[in-house]
Amino acid sequence: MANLTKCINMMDEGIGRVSMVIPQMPSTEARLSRLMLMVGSSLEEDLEAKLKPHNLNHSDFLTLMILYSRPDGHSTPGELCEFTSQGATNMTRIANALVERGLITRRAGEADRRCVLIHITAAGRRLVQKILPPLFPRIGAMFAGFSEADKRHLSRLLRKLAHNLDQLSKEAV
Amino acid sequence: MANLTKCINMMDEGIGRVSMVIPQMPSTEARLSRLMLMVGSSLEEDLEAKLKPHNLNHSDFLTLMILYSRPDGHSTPGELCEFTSQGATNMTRIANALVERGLITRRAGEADRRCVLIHITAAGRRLVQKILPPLFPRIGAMFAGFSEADKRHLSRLLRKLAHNLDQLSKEAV
DNA sequence: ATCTTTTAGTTCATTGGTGAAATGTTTTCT
DNA sequence: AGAAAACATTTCACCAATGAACTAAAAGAT
Repeated sequence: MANLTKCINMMDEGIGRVSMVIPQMPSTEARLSRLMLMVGSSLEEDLEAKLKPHNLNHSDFLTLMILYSRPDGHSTPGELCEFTSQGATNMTRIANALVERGLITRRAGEADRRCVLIHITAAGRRLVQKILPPLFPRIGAMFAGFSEADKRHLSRLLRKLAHNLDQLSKEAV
Repeated sequence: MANLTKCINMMDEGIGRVSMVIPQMPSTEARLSRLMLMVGSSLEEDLEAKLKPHNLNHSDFLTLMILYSRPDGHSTPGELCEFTSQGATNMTRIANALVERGLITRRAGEADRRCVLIHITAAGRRLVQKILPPLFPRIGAMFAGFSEADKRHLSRLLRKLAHNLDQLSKEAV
């Protein structure tokens, strides 16, 4: 991404001009959603860049992190699909790659033999513990100048937005 | 994406547990950046779905919108790359496709003959005007329950975050 | 108890975006 | 005038993601 601020400026001007032509446009909200999109994809790009040296992409990392963060370090492909918003096909591929690297193991479920149980290995845990700490300074710096109240507000507003999005997709059935 | 709220809950619990094991983690900020990522990609997914019926993806749409929002409806590949954060290769491909569909035209620049001038056509404008209005209700609904102050805050905080990200990538040279 | 439907996961073929390198122009610098 | 830089395109190789078809197991229906 070039310069986020520059992109935002041009977006602001653009929306300003478009709303002259199309006055029904909810321009405040349009600005907000473009902001979300721009900052979100910049964050994503950023993260991907940090993960690349470890030969992981965002989906791989998320998968690993979910397993890592589980009390007993396991899950199933279906559940992982749900939380990573990946298709089943893709999850199979991701799991294959992680098994290949010895970061997870796969075995048949006991209760329900259709399910596959995916466990994070010791090596997987070690990798997570190696990747995370170098990320911290940057995560901190991203929110430089944010007061505690700012962070609370941002959290609240993002969660509210998420809630609205859920409502909308429920209605759209 | 499954259910955003459900994903957020599990993220919250996950970060809670991880921060027990790795206490140096800035967990508030980590939560915020995951929230941004999740909500951002949900918005993106959403938009892509709305664009699909018109055979456009996000990049195509952005390209078209930038041209549409310009006072004189034109730009160059280089500039479009910058604002859409696409590589030159991809922009060439996008432009090819849009030219193919008669939504833009491409011709040599006059002042600087290395540049290519990309113009939006009347058909391109018509398509934008056809796509946008149906998007409005949803954009409005996304921010249902947001007070004017909420929107101002969100805007301010996102811009601040964007500013910090710019600083970080400048330093990282 | 058997037959059907549903659920979970995998396989395979394909699409679509991405990155690197080479090319052809045009402009800028010296 | 000649060297270097900038702009765009083309080609090629590649990887991630998707869709359709398939297998196996469990749940539900008759």
